[in-house]
Amino acid sequence: MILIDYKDTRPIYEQIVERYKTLILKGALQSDEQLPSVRNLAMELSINPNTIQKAYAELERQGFIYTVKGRGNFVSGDSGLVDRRKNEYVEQILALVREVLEIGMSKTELIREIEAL
Amino acid sequence: MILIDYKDTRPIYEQIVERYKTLILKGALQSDEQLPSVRNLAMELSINPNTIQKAYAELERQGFIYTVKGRGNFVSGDSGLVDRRKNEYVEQILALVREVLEIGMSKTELIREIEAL
DNA sequence: CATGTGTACTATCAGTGATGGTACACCTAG
DNA sequence: CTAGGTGTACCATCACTGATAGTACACATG
Repeated sequence: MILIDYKDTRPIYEQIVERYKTLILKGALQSDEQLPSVRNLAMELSINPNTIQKAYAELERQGFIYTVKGRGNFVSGDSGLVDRRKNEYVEQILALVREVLEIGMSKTELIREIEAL
Repeated sequence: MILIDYKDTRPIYEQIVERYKTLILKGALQSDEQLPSVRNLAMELSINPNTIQKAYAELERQGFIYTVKGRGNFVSGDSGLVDRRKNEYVEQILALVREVLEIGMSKTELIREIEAL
């Protein structure tokens, strides 16, 4: 479910955050489904529990999961997540598109590339 | 010409690299035009010469400038730069597009957003 | 030669990601 | 109630990286 890429320059906790965000947004994890415990996931990935803790805290801060002390971490049921995330993506994409247009790429060529996906 | 954003999380040398890449690709700097000397730019930006040195070394490594020892750094005349850079942008954009499509955004809506730019 | 250029070092500092370890509070199953 | 699993909060330490400070040297130009 979760894999760490040590060649990735991003910190481990950030990779975990991104991975869970993706899993949740794609619907691979159901609402209120329980995540591995801090200690279990740390064992499984052979990393420190504090690193998992940091990742989970960030996921909670962003509304992707919620925490019940003494019980565990669970997938949030917030339905607005997907829409908010879509907007983030669109903003990122548009920013890149603006830059590539500025160095002379044509909008139609770019759209053709996207159509071809 | 060059501005440092201390709120930016990226390191200073990286901001300088990106800034010059953009200036060169947009044609704001002519081929063989001389860049500020390591010491001058460091003074102007109130940062350490070593940081500028690091940025210039990276720009040279990527082929955006060339160095003549004892004379200075100059804008490269490599005409393939723009095309290579375009491809980099397209790859980045397509990667993001794939992700946003996976969470349920429609391709036509996305294209509409790009058209609207 | 003097000056301005790039280059190469070394040492040091600060911030951050990650680890290791301890301790405590909470919940649930038995 | 107790034991064991859960999250949480610390603290100390280490490694890496970005940045600074300073020195020294080689090269090019006037």
